[in-house]
This record gives sequence, structure tokens and C-alpha cells, in this order.
Amino acid sequence: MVKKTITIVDVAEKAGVSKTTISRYLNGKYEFMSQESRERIAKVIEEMGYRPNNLARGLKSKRSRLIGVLVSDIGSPFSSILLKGIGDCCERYGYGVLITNSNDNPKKERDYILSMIDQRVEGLIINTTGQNDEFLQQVVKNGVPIVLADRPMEEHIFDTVRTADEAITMDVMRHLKERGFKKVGWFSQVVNNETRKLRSAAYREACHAIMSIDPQEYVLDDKDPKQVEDQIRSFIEANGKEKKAIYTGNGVATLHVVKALQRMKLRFPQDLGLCGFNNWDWTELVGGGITVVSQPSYRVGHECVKRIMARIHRNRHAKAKLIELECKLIIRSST
Amino acid sequence: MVKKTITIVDVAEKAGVSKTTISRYLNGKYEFMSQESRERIAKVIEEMGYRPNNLARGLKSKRSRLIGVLVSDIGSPFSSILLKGIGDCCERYGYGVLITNSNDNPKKERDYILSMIDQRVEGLIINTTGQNDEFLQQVVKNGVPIVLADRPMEEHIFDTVRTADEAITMDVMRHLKERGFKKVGWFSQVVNNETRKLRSAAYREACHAIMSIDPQEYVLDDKDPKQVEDQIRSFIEANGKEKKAIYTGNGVATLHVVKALQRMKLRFPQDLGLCGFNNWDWTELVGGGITVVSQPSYRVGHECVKRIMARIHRNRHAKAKLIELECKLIIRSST
DNA sequence: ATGAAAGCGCTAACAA
DNA sequence: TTGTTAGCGCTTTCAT
Repeated sequence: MVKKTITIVDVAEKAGVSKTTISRYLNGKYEFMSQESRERIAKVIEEMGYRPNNLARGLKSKRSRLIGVLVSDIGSPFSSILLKGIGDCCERYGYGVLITNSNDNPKKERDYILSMIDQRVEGLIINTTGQNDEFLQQVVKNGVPIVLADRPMEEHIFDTVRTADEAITMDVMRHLKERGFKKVGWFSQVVNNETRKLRSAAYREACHAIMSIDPQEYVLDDKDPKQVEDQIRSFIEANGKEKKAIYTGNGVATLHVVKALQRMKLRFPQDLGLCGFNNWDWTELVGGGITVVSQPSYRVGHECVKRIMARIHRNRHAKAKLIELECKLIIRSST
Repeated sequence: MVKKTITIVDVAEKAGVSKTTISRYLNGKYEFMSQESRERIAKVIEEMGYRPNNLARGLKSKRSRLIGVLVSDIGSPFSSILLKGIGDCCERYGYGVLITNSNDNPKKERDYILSMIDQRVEGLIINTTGQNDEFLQQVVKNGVPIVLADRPMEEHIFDTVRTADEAITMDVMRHLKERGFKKVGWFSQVVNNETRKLRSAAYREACHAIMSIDPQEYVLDDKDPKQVEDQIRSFIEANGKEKKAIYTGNGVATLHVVKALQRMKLRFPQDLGLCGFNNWDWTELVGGGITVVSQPSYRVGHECVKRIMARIHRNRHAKAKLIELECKLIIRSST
């Protein structure tokens, strides 16, 4: 037994005003009604338990009050915290959040973006695969603003919120140098997005600038534990008796390296220093704690929303802005 | 320069049919048009890059093609995997996912549910705080089906998908007994939801049924590391020289216990056995690996969607169904 | 097999 | 300060 839905007309009738006035009330345009009407409407809405239909509102006004979010891997802690930041901030603006997960698949990225546009999201926050440059430009051209979260594009044509990975990498190297490490190897997965490219470049830059050593980069295959061990062995063999440290490109890389190290019965920092990106919960627990770069993921989400709201409500045609948030180095016993 | 939006009318014109036919095409009612029309329409839509407006579709048809999800803590790995399962499954049905995060706050739970209903979600998947029993019933009465994910309600009046925590707890106890543990303490946070209540009851039951010992329950305060240490000390002191194990109620509890154990320089399994709910990534890494109960969170998400779709499209008034999914015991060196 | 026409519940010109 | 009216882009009867 589904009750007939209460519409703006029912409210208008009961309050003894026209539906226009109710609409004005709903949109906070109180200057167009008497104090008395305003109070009466409030009372009637409360009594009837009326809730406006956002589909109807959006259809007419072109404002769905929805933001679309596309993450590349909803399972990662980074995404969780990012989403939390986005959700909390959207709430303050009265916006809902439509969330999709591309699994780092460019085709899915396009499909999901289109289907979010079908829902008339007013803006998109995207943790992009980096393979849909032109497509995204087209989306913006069609009037849906985009903010890139965490992963920039090579060409800087979209609003972007990211973390200052370069600066913190300098700090990491400085720290490693202080602790007496002579060789530092970069361990990360294949470079298939801009973030990885920039982090690896930052590592190389820091090798020269801080430690005056040659960069040594090792590509990890997440799916192949043996391969990870092999890479670690290569690194060790290539550097003889020097004091060595591994610097990983992200939390997943850290995870695989730690697993490999455990299988190889190698301890850190005794046998090898270890540090990396992403301050995940467990990095504190493993082997007395791993030194990590902590990213302000929550704030990234926050800033994304603020930026998209500014674009929607203030200057739709402002030029692309880059927002960089500082990271923190958390030193633990692994280095 | 925003292009004028292409509507069903534009498509109809170009295809030389009425908009009714286009609508039929969009809804897959191909039996009402010639093969020829169908092909022509497909071509025109493709050419024009037409995308239907889901707000308009939903307004008229009362089918928003949106499912609302409310999780109690979007930051937890459980939620991530659950959301992944939900998202992947919804995609197959052509549904989008509106996601909100109650932070275990009953007021937020109500507010977010209302605002998702404002968006006319066709169904809700809720990881409930357990404090909004009547409110949720009202929602269902108003025609929005609800599936409870993971956390049941005391009264079984909603569709529920959960894991068979009772059965696996028996397995855990059996395992502990085999390994020679004589005393098992239950460590978890204050019982403020049904899941915690059921798990703790399962623990008590298993104490009697399997090990014939008295249950010993310790309440953890996540915010107070010292308190966690105190609880562990109490447990140890209460059981003298007997071989003891800690059984934790969830991943967060495990995390805090491990941290405390490390601070107290207590090793597992040498000083104390350790096992618990939730197979999080790092449980494999810490101290040689922690024995855990692995829950099929992804499948929980999956089943939630299947259930809600069945309700929406088949039998809206079927009686509440309980779906229980099996857990797996992953034995590692901590027990 | 196809179309005309009447809304879905709201917003926003325009009028008063 | 308030109301009248014409849509927003689609679906759905009811005709034909």
C-alpha cells in the first residue's frame, strides 16, 4: 500500500499559497514572501512530511545536486579516504555523490562518465587512468566541469588537486642520506599513469640533487611474487657492500616488497632500509614500523569538491588551476 | 559555448519517426517497430551522440535507475570491498550507485536516507547503525525496498545479507583447541550494533560447546591505547600459566591489540595466541601472520544487489529473506 | 507497427 | 509580495 506521493501542489493547497511560492521557499528565496507565509509553509511541510523530488527539480533547473566521482580502484585505502573527504564536503553543499570505479580500465572510465552524465551530474571528480585525454576535454566542452584527483594529466588543461610528491621525495632522500644510506633503489609498478611518472622523475631528480648517485629503478609485477624477489636480489647484488635502501612508489608496492622480504628472510633496516609512499595502517605494525610518506588524502577530496563547487557556482570558465597539498614524512624504524 | 542538448525529439526528427518510437527503442521494446526503424534509430543515435536524460526518464517512469548505499564507515576495508561488489553488480543491471557514509551516526543515517530518497533511489542497501528501526520500516512502507548489509536488526523484518559468523566461530574454537589453547578471551569494542552482539554471543556459545570453558569478554576502547594494554594484562593475569589466546571481534580490534602487544613486547604465538575477524591485507605480514576469519565481503555486496533487484523487479512484497554467506578460516602462525 | 497527446513534479519568466 | 503559465525531456495511455 504505497501512499500517493505528496507534491508541491499538495503543500501549496494546504498552505493556501501558489506552488510558485512553495518553490521559492524550497530554494531559499525568502525575500519574495511574507514572514507569515514563510512560517506557515515551514509548518505545513513539516506536518505533511513533504520531500521535494530532486528528479523534477533537476529536470527543470538543470541542477541535479549530484557530483560524480570516478576512482581507479575503490578497494585502495587511498580511495576510501578520498571518498570520505569528498562525501563530507559535498554534504555541506547539499550535494549527493554518485560513485563509480574504473578499475583502471579506460573503457570503463568512459562508460561510467557517460552514465554519470546521463544522471546529469553537475561536475566530475576523477582519479583518471590517463588514457582518455580527448574524451575528458569533450566532456568539459559539453559543460560538465572536471577536477582531477591525485593524478594529473601531462597537459595541464584540467583543474587538478594533487600532493606535492616532488618536495617530499627530496625530504625522503635527505633523511636517507642522514641515516647513512649510500644507495637507494626505486621500486614501483610499470609506469602507466602520470602520478607514477612524476614520482619516478622526482626520485631521479632527488638522487642527483641530494645524494649525487645514479638512480636505480626496478619495475615490480604485482602478480608475480617471484619476480619481486628477483628484483630485490638484483638491487642487492648490484650494490655490493654499500648501505642500501628501497624506496617504494606506493602502498601496494610496499606490501609486495615486504612480503618478498619476509620470504627471503631479509630484515629491515638491518639488511636493507625500506621506505615508501602511503601511510597505511599496517605500515606502523610491520617489523617495528616502516618509514612512509603520508598523503593528505582526505584533504585532497575536500579540495576537489571546493574547486568543483567554485566552478559550478562562480566561474565556469576560469582557467585550469593546480592545487598541490603538502605531504608529511613519518620516520619509523625501517630506515 | 555549451551545445544545445540533443533530445529525443531531435533524434525522432532525424530518424523520421515519432518520439514515441524512440522512447520504445530506448526501453528495448523492439516488438513495436520494424527491423528497419530499429536500425535507422540506432544509426541516428550513434551519429548524433545522443544520450537520454535520466532525470526526465525517472521523473515520468518512477525509475531513477539509482540504488542508494549507506555504509557506516567508508574508510574501512570492509566497506571498500562491499562497495566494489555492489558497484560491479549494479553495473550489470544498468544501475548507478549513490553512496553515503553515516559514520555510525543514527541522525546522519536518517538524513542521508532521506536525501537519497529525494533522488528517488529505487532501493537502499544499508550497513545500519541499528538505531533507526522504526524509521527504516517507514521507508519500506513508503515503497523503497531496503536490504541490510552485514548488520542484521534484532527483529528480522528486512532482507538481510550477512556472513555466518556463528559457524566460523565454532571452527575457530575447534582450531584453538587443537592447537592446545586452554583459555580464550574475546576482545572487541562496546556492543553497539547487532553484529557485535551476535559475534559475542557466538563466542560464548562456542566456549561452552567446544572448549567447555567460561567466556571471558574484554571491552576495548579504540581511543585509549593504555586501556587496551590494561585489558590484555587483565586477561593474562586472570589465567595464570594456562595457554591463552585472544580472539578479536573485528579488524580494528585486531589492529589495536597488535599495537598494544608490540608496545608490551609480547609475541604471538609464543606469549599469547592471536586470531580474529577480518582478513585484512596486513594480517598476513605482522609477526609471521595472524590467523583470521575471512569474510566474503565482495559477495555480500553482490547478493545485496541481487536481492534488491529481485524486490524491485519481481516481488515487491515478498517476505524478508535472510541470506547467510560462509566465512573461511585462514590459519597462520599466530595460533 | 506507429503516433498524438497528456502528464511526471518542479522552476522561472512574466504578469499583477 | 504573490500567482499564472509554459515548459524541462521523457514515458505511457489510447488511438489508428
